[in-house]
Amino acid sequence: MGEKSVQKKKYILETARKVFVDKGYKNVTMKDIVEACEISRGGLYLYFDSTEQILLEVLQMEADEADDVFTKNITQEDTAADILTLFLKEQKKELLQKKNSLTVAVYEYFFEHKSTDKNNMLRKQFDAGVRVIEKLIEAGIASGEFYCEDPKGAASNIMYVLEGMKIDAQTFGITEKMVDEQLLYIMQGLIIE
Amino acid sequence: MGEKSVQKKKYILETARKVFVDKGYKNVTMKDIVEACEISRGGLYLYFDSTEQILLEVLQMEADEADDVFTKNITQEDTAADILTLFLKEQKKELLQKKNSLTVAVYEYFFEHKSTDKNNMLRKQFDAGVRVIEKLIEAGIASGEFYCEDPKGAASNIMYVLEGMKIDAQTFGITEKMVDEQLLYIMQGLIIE
Amino acid sequence: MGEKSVQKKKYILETARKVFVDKGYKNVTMKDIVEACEISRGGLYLYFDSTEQILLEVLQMEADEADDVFTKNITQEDTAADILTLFLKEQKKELLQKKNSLTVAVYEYFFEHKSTDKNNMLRKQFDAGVRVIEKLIEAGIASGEFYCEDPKGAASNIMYVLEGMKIDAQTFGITEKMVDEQLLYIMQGLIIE
Amino acid sequence: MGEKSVQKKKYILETARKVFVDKGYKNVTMKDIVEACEISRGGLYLYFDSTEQILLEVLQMEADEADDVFTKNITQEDTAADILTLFLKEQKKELLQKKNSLTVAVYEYFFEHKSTDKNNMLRKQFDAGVRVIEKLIEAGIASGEFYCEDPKGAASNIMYVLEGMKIDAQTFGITEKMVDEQLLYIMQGLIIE
DNA sequence: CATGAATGAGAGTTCATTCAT
DNA sequence: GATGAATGAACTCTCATTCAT
Repeated sequence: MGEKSVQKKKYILETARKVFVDKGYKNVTMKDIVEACEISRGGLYLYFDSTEQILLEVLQMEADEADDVFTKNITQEDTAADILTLFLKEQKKELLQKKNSLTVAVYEYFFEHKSTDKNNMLRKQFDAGVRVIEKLIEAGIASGEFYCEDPKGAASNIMYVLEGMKIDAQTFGITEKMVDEQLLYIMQGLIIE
Repeated sequence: MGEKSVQKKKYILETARKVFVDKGYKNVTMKDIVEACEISRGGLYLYFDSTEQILLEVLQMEADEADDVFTKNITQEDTAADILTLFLKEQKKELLQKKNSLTVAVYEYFFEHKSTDKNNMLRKQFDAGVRVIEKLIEAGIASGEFYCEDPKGAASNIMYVLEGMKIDAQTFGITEKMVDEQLLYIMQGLIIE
Repeated sequence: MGEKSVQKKKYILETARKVFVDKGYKNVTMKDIVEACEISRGGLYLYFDSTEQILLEVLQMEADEADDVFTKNITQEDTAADILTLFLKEQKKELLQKKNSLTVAVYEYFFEHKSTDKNNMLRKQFDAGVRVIEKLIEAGIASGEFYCEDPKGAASNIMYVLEGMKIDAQTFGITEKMVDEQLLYIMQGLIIE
Repeated sequence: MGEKSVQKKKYILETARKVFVDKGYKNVTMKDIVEACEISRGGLYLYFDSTEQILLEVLQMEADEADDVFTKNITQEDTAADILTLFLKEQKKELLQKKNSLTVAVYEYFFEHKSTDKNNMLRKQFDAGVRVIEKLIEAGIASGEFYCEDPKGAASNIMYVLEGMKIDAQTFGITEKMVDEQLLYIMQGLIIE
């Protein structure tokens, strides 16, 4: 596949991403993507065989870019509480953004492709999230910022809450106030007054 | 619509429920329900116009029956901690059951019919859950069983966690151990040792 | 068939008539008539087998009643010109009435059941109309009111014009002015100034 | 849409025309046209969305071709009476042809889409016909061929008669003799003996 | 590589007609 | 007689997928 093809594939993925953001996963047809990309029907099939494959590659692209952001954040030299706060703020931003989220598409896809496999993307993200938060809490305990008897339980709690708020945001909406209150509740459970 | 029709309608709803449990919402066609019910194509349309209507009536049926169960449980004369534990055990059972859950169908439906309206079923259930738990925590504080500075925050936390575990259960699976650990974490945050 | 059944049959025909007036022939289903009559599906089939049969009986009923009207008019003791004028006025009234006409239903039916048979209802009506007008013209000539070299041609002309105006009224509308002008044109061709 | 597609669209319209000639408008389904064209179900939808659209485009095609014929006839250098006779002969031919007429389809369509709008196709054709005939009559008067006190009335009369004969031809048949007699009646009303 | 016409499977929906009650 | 639930045929319309150019 030449350089030109790589560009076109990337173009399709970026355009398809918008379609998935708009319509979720199950509602998206190959026709939708063809039309959004303004390419020919046959043309799309040169690069992808199904909406499933397209979504998976969109998510892969997403993951690659997320790593970049992650790397940037990790270069910060803040305290554990600062980093955790920053992390939660980032999550809050994602939760509340209405117009750029693949959340629905991802859930719809994984409802159909549920797997308890270690490689399940959502599981990997969840586990990674727990590990990161756990480390932060442990660092916070070490530095005297936090008090916590069960760092892993607390980390899991935070991840479950975020997951819960994410789904609520997509099904009946969630206000900034609700998010703030819950994040405050979580931080107050950790911070030594 | 005579008595006979009422029976048949109920039969269709119960059969359709199984279909929604198996296939979620978006994957279910009128044809699927016709075949599951072993009735004629036209016959189904005598009772329902769309899979949407069928799902909504299934959920209504569900809600009516749930109210019954709820009423039964409320007659218990246990302490607040007992009742909360019972409630969480009930939730755990639901979370872990693999074969009888409308969860996926419900989420798929509400992804498409998201509304921040007070009447949104999921929102009502969430708010009701928070209220119940909050009352229990306050009762527990009053009786000296619990310690909690922010009962509403704690109640919301529990509901978000349950929601989070519910979606995780449907996308990458969740083990009994994980649920137990998290419920233990939650109870330990409340109970006065 | 008892007296009661006769009444019910008449009720169905009268109700069905309204349906045909509203929707023509091809658009009317047995269901439409059942609903308009507020009887059961099976009930309708006790009396009629098809919309075709119903329309035909409606037309028969119509014809019987029309004869009554015709008889009344024929008792007039006017001059030929008066009677012809009266006849044309009657036709004009029918042409312009928008809300009570079976015209469309009748044409739609006869498009599908065209027959050059002497018994074809439309043909009988046309021929009868020509004969009546021809007699009137001849009477007018005899009495010195009219001048006409070809009474049959003139009579046919009038009937074709009425037919033409009838169809135009149902397809692109026709104004009272247009009808009056044409009827005036016709009468002036006959009357001796 | 490429050249090839234009050809195919034309092919579909020509084939559909035959179907409308055979079955009228209301009896024609997309399936009928698909089968007549020997193309796939989906294939037809690439070009047309409904039988209505197809009929309208058939009529448009018809109108375009009719204009061509009209242009040819107008180059004649005959007298007014000759041209009028020619015109009526043309109408007669159309009236009597049994196997190639869209008349029924057109009426059926306009029964359902009656509009008194200036753009109503039938109205435009009627008005155009009246105007043409009126001009011919006036020309005939000027040249001393015709005598007529109300050229517009006479022109309308001719158009109504033609319309009337057209509908009669489709509902109970009309013989060549009947047409000839009526056309003769009309011409004799105009020509100076 | 790219196009877009073409196919055909399959879902939705309506209604004439029957039949047990 | 009368009811209305039930059936199944027929139609509409949409897409995934292929293939000649």
